[in-house]
Amino acid sequence: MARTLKYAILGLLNQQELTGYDLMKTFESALNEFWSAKHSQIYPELKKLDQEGCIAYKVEIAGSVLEKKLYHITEKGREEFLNWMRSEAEPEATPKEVYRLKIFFSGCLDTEEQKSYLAEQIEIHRLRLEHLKNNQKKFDSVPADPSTSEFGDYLVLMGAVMREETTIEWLERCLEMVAMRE
Amino acid sequence: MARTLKYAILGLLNQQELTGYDLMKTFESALNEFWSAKHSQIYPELKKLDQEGCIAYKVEIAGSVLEKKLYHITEKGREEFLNWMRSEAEPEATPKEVYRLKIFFSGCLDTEEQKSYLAEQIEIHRLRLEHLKNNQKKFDSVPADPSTSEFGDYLVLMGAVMREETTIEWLERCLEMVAMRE
DNA sequence: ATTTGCATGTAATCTGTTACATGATTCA
DNA sequence: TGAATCATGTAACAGATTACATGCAAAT
Repeated sequence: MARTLKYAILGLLNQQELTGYDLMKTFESALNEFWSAKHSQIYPELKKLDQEGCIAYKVEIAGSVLEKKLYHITEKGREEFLNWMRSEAEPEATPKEVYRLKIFFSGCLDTEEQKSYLAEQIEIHRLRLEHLKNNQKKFDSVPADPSTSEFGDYLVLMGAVMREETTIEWLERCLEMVAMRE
Repeated sequence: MARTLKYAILGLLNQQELTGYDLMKTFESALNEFWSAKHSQIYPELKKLDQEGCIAYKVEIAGSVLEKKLYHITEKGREEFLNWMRSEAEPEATPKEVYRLKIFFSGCLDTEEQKSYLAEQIEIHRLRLEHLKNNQKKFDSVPADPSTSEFGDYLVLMGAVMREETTIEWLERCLEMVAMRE
């Protein structure tokens, strides 16, 4: 079906009205672990969705002059979003990750270089994991109601933590295996 | 540094000489779990790498007429490839996965719909895992020498298996949590 | 003979990033 | 008053997919 950014924006506007800037911030924080978009992609998409009649906006004044566009979803937009949500689950191409590619080729480096690259990657993913676990702290309990947006937040954060933990475990095993035969 | 396809191709040609078609097949099989490219991207890139002096080719005749270009890496290409391999590990943007986005938004669906979407995803990832484990069978033992390409093969396949196992575990936990409160 | 796979390319389109560009508001 | 953040946009380029286009070779 594609047009994923469209549905990501519709999904967020389905929860509450937001400005382009708010959307950008959301992509930088909450969704960052599985989707992202820069403001240079968001603003044109908002324009397009407005033209398609999927969203609309009202202008608000911040301070005395600054105009901001507060977008909300329309009936048409909600319909298209739900239609997308209900479309069948499909296998996706496995995401591209440069560090796995480098590990794939790492045989051409000497053992010391292999080890130091793996160690650097472990450090990177440890930091990411720490950051994710910090985010998890804001949930003092597991959200009870699956129909709230906090519930979705919680699920994907849990998924991201599990993913990082496994990545680290994998990298550590790689390191062990390389070190074993030096 | 970017230009990842360039280095992916150089890395493969560093192991052995290949045609564009061979590269395409490799991207469909071995590398598929962490990198991919269509032939329409590969052929122009080969042309470019040839012009840059990173690779060169000789024409071979298959059958009586069919010409194929057998590419090999040049000294310049090898140098640039190793330079890339040795460049510092950097944090990457987390890869985009549509199914995580849908799960993030799943609160707007009713419990039955949430459950069936999760069940479909579990099935997809179970199939993928099975396929990966089948691939693993070709290694009757763990490759001993970290300087061979089989060793890299083995490592990334192990990583892909671990990733799928964790994904399934996550999806199952999501399903449980949704089912618990219905 | 027909189908599948081998083999190579281009064109159009879509998606995404980096850079360019501007200006107001808020907080220290 | 200066820096950080809020706020919105466009242009140029890079990366990737889908569709268009062709033809040989091998196996059934």
